[in-house]
Amino acid sequence: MHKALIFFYFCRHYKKAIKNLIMAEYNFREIEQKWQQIWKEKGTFKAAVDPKRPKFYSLDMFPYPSGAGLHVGHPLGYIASDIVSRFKLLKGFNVLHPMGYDSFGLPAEQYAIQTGQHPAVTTEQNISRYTEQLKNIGFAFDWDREVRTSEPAYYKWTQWIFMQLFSSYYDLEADKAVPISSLVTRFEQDGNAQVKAVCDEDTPAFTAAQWKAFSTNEQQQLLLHYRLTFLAETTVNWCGALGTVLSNDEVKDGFSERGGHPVERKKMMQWSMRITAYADRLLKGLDQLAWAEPIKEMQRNWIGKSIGAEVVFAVKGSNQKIQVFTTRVDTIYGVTYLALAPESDLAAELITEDQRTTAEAYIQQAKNRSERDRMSDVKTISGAFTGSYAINPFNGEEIPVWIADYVLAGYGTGAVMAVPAHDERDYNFARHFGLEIRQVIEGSMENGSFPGKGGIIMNSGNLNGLTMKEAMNQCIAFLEEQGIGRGKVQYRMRDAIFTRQRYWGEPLPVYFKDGLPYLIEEKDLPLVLPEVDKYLPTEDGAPPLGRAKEWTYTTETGTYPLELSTMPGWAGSSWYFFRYMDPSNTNSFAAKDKTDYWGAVDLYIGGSEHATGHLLYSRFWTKFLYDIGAVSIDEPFQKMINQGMIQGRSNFVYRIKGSNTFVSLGLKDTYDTSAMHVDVNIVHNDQLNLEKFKAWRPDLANAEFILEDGKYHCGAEVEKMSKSKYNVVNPDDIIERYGADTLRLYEMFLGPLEQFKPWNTNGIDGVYKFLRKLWNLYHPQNGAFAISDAPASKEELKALHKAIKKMEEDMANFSFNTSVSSFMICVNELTSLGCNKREVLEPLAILVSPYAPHIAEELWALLGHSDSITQASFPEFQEAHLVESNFEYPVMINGKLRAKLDLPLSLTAAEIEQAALGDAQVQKWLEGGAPKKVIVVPGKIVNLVV
RNA sequence: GCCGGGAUGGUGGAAUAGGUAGACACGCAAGACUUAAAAUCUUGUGGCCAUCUGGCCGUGCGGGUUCGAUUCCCGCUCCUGGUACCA
Repeated sequence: MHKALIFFYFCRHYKKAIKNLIMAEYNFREIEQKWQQIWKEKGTFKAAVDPKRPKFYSLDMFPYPSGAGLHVGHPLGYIASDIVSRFKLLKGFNVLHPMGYDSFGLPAEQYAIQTGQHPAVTTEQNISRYTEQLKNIGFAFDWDREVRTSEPAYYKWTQWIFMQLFSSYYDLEADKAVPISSLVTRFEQDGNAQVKAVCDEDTPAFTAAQWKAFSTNEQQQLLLHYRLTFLAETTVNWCGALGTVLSNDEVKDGFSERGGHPVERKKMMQWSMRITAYADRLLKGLDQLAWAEPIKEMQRNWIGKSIGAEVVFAVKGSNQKIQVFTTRVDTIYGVTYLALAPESDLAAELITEDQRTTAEAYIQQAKNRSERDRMSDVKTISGAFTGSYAINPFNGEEIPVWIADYVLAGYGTGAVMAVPAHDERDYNFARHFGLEIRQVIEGSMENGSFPGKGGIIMNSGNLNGLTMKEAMNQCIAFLEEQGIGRGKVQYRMRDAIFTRQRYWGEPLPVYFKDGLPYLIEEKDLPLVLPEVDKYLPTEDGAPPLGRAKEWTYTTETGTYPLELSTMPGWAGSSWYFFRYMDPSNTNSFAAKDKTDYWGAVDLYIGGSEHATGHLLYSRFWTKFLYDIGAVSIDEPFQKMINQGMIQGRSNFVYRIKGSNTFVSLGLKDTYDTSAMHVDVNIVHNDQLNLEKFKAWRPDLANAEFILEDGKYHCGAEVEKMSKSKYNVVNPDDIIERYGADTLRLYEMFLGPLEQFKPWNTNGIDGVYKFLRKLWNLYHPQNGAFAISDAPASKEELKALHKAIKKMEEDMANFSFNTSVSSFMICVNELTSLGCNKREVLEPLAILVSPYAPHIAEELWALLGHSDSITQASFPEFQEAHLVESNFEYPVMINGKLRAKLDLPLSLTAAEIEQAALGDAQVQKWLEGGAPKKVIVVPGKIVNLVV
C-alpha cells in the first residue's frame, strides 16, 4: 500500500519529465544549441568564389551597435533576408550573406564624454552583445566576413577612397570622374577655357601661360575648385558652446537641442563631396533599379532636378549684376521686383544710404534664425527694400530689389525674379508690401496668383500669344544671344558636407602646408585615430583631435599639422558592401576578381529611413569607383525591400488614485484611476501576471487588484519602442521561452514585411504549436520517431505540393507571412491524414528549413541524412498532384451565392449551364421562369440573371 | 501645401489580369481529459433576424462602370511615411 502510493505519486509528478526523456518531445533548446554549434564547427555558411555556380548576394543594412542591444524589431529584416538566402542555397545558388557593424558614431562618443570610457571599448562591448544575440537567432551569416567600420584595417580603405576622390575631377565631356593629373596637363596646354568640368561657380578663367606663372599655392587653390572632395567655405549651424557644427534638426529656435546653447549661422571651412556632379546619373540610374517606387520617388525629390534658365539683371547706376535662376522665364514681363537672400553679399552691397538702418537690421534679424526655422515659419512675411533698382533686360523697366528671407542662399543663385501674378509666395510678398502685381498669362486673377502653365502669354511684348514652352524657348534664345543668361538645369541636392568636429570617426588623410590641404602618402595609410585626454573640443574651439599630443605629418620638406575634423557617419557605410566580398585584403579595398564575381547586391533589405542618405551616398561612391575602374558595377543595389518598422506596444494598468489598488481595464472608468505603463514582459495576451507584477517593483509588493472574471486585463497602445515605456521586447527572452525557430516564424507571420506594425506576442502560441505539430508528424506513436517508406497517397502529395507552389510564389513576392500560413495548412492536413511517409515528410522538412532551420536540420538528421539540410535541393513542384477532376461551382443568382454544384471540370459551358438550371435550389430561385442571362466561366463560376 | 502608402471580424491578417469575402492564427465560448489548474484535444465563432434547412446586411464614406467590385473609375473622410518658402 505504502509503496503503491509512492509509486502513484511518482508517476503523477514525474510523468511529464519521463515522457520528455523517452519520447523525444520537441526540445527546441537542445536542438537549437546543437545545430548552431554544428554550423559553426563545420563552417556551413562560409561563402567562396565559385564560377561554376550562379551567385546570390543577400545583404542587410548593417546595424550601429548601440548600448541598448537588439530589440525584437531589429532582426525582422535579417530574418527575411536569411530566409531568402537559405532558399537560394536550396535552389543551387552560391550565396553571400554577411553581417557587420557600422561602429563609428555619436552615442559611443557621448558616452565617452560623460564617463571617460574610450569609445572603442564601449563599441567592442556592444558588438559582443549584438553578435551573441544575432547568433542565437541562427542566421546563415558567414561570420568570417564580418566588417567593422571603426577598425583601422577597414577605415584604411575609407581613407583610400577619400584620397581617390581628392585626386579626381568630374569631366562633363566624358561624363565621368577623371584623374586630376590629366586636368593639370590640360591647364598646362590650354588653360581652363575649353575645359568642361564640374567646378565651383566662382572659378576664374586662365590661360596656359597664366597657369604656368601661378605659384604652387595658387595652382593648388585652383585645383580645389575641381576636386571631387574639396575644402570650401560653407554656411553651417555653429554652436560655440558645444564647439561643433550641428545639423538642422539639432537646432530648435536658434538654440541647440542638447544643452540649449545659442547657435549661429556661420561660414566655416568644411570638406565637401561633389555629389552634385553625379546628380543626373543618380537620377537616371533609378530607372533600372527594382526598388519600391516610393523610395525612388524620394530620391528623385531629393535630387530635385529643375529645368529653367539663368537671367542676369543689371543694377541701375552700378556695375553690379544680379543673377537669378527661374523655371518660368516665360513670365519675365511679369517681374515686378527682385528678391535676394539675406545672407548674400550682394544684398548688403546694394543697400542705399536712405534704407541702411532698416535693411541692415533686417539682415541681422534673419541671420539669427536657422534655415529650418525660417522654412517652418511660412506664414510670417518679412523683407526689406535695398533702395536699389535692377533693369529688366527684356523691356528695360526699373524694378525694385528687395531682401527677403523666403529666398534661400543655398539654392540656385540666392536671388529670384518675383512674378507675383503667377507665384504664390511672390504674390503674398507683393500684397504684404504693396508691390505691383502684373498678370502676363491669360486667365482669372479672382483667386489670387495662378501658375497658368497651360495658358497663353499676354502683356509681354513680342511673347504675346505664345504658349509657355514657346515663350521659354524664345526667351532663352534671346538671353544667350545677348550674353545675359542661358538655359540651365538646377538641382535641389547640394554637395554633401564631409566633416564633423568629432572624435569617433575616420581621420581625414590630409595635412596642411601653407594653409592648403595635401594628401598623405598611400603607404602611410591607415591614418590611425590618435589618443586624446578628453573627447571634447579644445579650449580655443578646435575639434577633439586638437588635443592629441602628436597629430602631425612629416614629409621631406618638414612637419605639418594634420586635419582635425573626422569623417561623417556615412563615410564607412557607403562602401561596406564591397568589403564583405574580400574582408581581409590588405592590398586593396577588395580584389577585382572578387568584386567582379559577386557583383551588385541582389537583395538589399533595410529601413526606408535611409532612403535619401545612405542609399544616395552609396550609389554615388559606387559610381565613382566604377569611373576609376575599381569595380565593374555602377549601381550597388539591384533589388531593395524596405521592411516596416516594428513599433512598440505598451501595456497599461490603472491605479486608483492615492492607493495601491489596480483596476482591470473594463472597470477603470467606475473608479478615479490613473494609467501607468507596465512592463510588457509580465503581460501575456493583455492579461497581467499578478505575481510577477508584485515582484516587478518593491512598491508594488502589496498591490491589490480588482479583477474581471478573475483576470486582470491591461490596456494597450502603440508607441515607439523605448525603455521608459517598458515596451521593449528582447529577442533573447522570446528565444528563451519559445526558441529561435518560433521567433523567426512569428516575426514573419506578424504581417507583410514592408508594413509598419506594432510588436505584440498575442499570436506567438499559434506558431509554437505549429512547430510542435510539425515535430509530431515525424514522431507519430508515443512521441517516438517513425517514418514509413510506403508510397504517399494522392491527398498527401496534394497537401505537400500546394505548399511547395505557394512558397515559391511567395518567395518571388517577398510575402513571407502567407508562406507561414501555407505551412500551417499543410501540416494540419497531413496531421489529419495521419501521414508519416518519407516521400512527403522529407520534402516538407526542406520546405520549412529556410524559416525554421534548427528543427528542419534535426528532422533531416533523424531522417538519416548526414549532410546539412542546406545542401539539399528544393523540392520540385509537380502540377500533376494538384490537378482536380471536379470543381464545386458556386451558382449565383443576381450576383448572390445561392447554390453550389459539384461538377466535372471536363464539362463545357453549355453542359454546366444545363446542370445549373436543373438544380433544385436554382429552380426555387428561378420560380419556374427562365433566366434573362446566363454567365458561365468554366472552372470558376455560374451567374444567372433573372 | 506637395509626393507616397493605407483603411477588411473582438485582434494580427488572407483573397485583387473583377468571379464563393474573412484563408491562417490569436482571442472568446462550449465540451472532453484533470481532484484542480496548466497543457492538450474536439466543436463553434463577421453582424442582425429566424424553430431548423434559411433570410437580410457587410471590405472607411458617397457615386459610377459591370451579369458580378475588397479589386476598376470619379468625388470625399480619416490614419500614416516622406518632404517642404526649391524660385
